[in-house]
Amino acid sequence: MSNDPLQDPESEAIEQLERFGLSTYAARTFVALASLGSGTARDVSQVAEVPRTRVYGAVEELQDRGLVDTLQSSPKQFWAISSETAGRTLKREFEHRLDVLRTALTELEPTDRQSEQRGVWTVDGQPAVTERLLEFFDGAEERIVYLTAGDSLSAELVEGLQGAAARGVSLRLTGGSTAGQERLRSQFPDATVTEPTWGWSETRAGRLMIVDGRKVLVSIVGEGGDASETAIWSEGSSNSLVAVVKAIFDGVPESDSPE
Amino acid sequence: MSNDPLQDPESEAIEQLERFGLSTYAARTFVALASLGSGTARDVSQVAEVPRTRVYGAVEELQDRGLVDTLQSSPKQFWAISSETAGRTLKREFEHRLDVLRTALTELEPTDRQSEQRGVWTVDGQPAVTERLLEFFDGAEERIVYLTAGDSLSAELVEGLQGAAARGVSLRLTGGSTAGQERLRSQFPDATVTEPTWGWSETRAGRLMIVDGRKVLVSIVGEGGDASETAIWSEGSSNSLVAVVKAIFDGVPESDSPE
DNA sequence: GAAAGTAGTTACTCGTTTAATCACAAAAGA
DNA sequence: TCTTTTGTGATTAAACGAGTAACTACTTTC
Repeated sequence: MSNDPLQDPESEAIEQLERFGLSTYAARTFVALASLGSGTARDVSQVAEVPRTRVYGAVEELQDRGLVDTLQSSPKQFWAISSETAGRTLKREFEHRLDVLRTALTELEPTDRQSEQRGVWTVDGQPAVTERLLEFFDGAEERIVYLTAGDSLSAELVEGLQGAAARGVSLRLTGGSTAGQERLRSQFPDATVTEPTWGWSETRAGRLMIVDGRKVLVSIVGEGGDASETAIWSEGSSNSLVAVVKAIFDGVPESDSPE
Repeated sequence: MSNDPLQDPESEAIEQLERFGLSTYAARTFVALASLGSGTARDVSQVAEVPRTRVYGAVEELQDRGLVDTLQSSPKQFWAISSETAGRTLKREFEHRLDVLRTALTELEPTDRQSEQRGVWTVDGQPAVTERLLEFFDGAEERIVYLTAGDSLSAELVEGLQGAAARGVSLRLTGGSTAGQERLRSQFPDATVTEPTWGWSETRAGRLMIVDGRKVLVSIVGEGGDASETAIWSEGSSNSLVAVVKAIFDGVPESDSPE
């Protein structure tokens, strides 16, 4: 419930603008101007629930960000740039900042990011899990095993797997339903596609990945309809999680499943 | 001085991360982990100047954003994702949010954004001015006049002008120096390139634009070396600014300049 | 097995920021 | 000229976040 699915455009826009670093007054003012086209401080204060005397400050903030132009007259008139232009402006600003950040981070990143991590790590959130999977796919050299109970592979995952296949990595995939398996077979002609082994398909849709017999990731999705997903992953052949998962899912020959 | 040119990567990264919405503790923690690779709460608190007891909260924040993984053990171990992955993660998040915002704004944008604005508007900041110019270039139908004292046209402006030229819009450009004019002539073979008329080249580098004899924009850059730029623009043939600027700069035949 | 230290959680204080109100000077309209 | 509206600045109140401290549980060591 923290993430309202569909609220009215106004509140939605205001919330997003605030997360982009605008004050609430500035956000509300911009939204008001966007729907008004243009208006005076008075107009804004009426439709936006911003104290009139604070509209000026809010507009200044917006002007600094390049989101509003001002007509010098009395009363002053304010004009919001179009939504497409606003999008472009914000994007440009963001990309610049991201660039700076990336540079700085790369600079201070340690030279030896030794990849042999010990222990079992936790990742939260569906995007983060996917991100980690992609990273592992990219690092794969020989073999990827990837099982999902769900049918769908997101576009990014397909891309990652195809990239690995192109490098000569062998794939073993499992789709949930028969239809899902068919799709997989057509998308990855060289891959071994098997039907789900015991148990796995009955659990709530989660994922299981083994790369080169050294890296393992297992995820489960949270109860209820929310999109929460938690994964654990590990690295190194001597690791117990790796050993167990590998024994169960990777060691079995393609022909038959364990009893 | 508010915008430090080159500070050490650490502070730079921290500052940027904060602007992306992270708390200072979370930002510092991430930077510490990024340079450490991985570490315990204690490790972080020592190199990052974050109270040890607050590291856990900071990590949770980072974990929610998908920037850090946790090893469940005692002591807990934290691991920062690589800078490339972090960049991708943030970018994805941003683009999603931008999309939501754009949708919301478009939805509440008034149907009739009547373009005949009265009066003279002000825009602040070099990026905002450029943005406005591009918007006008995009809307041009017949003729663009664009004068700069400075030599350089940014890539986006070149693109915008070429797009207009491709639509059959006639261009009249003025470069500052002879070399600049040569460059313009090669970039825009169909355009009329003249040398700066009286006075304009002596002023501080500013810009002047006239589109279809109806829209006018004039900018001046601030004193000193800072990048501040302020522009005024106006629309509509009956407008006085438009009338004056048009008379001076647009009405003159290409052959000779007014005495 | 007891003591000392470390790890992790929670509650609370303090200060800064930001929202909101108010008081006032300047300008516009009647 | 008087009244209303506009713009600016100061002032107050609330909210948020940084920093500290207290406390429990778990590890380690003797």
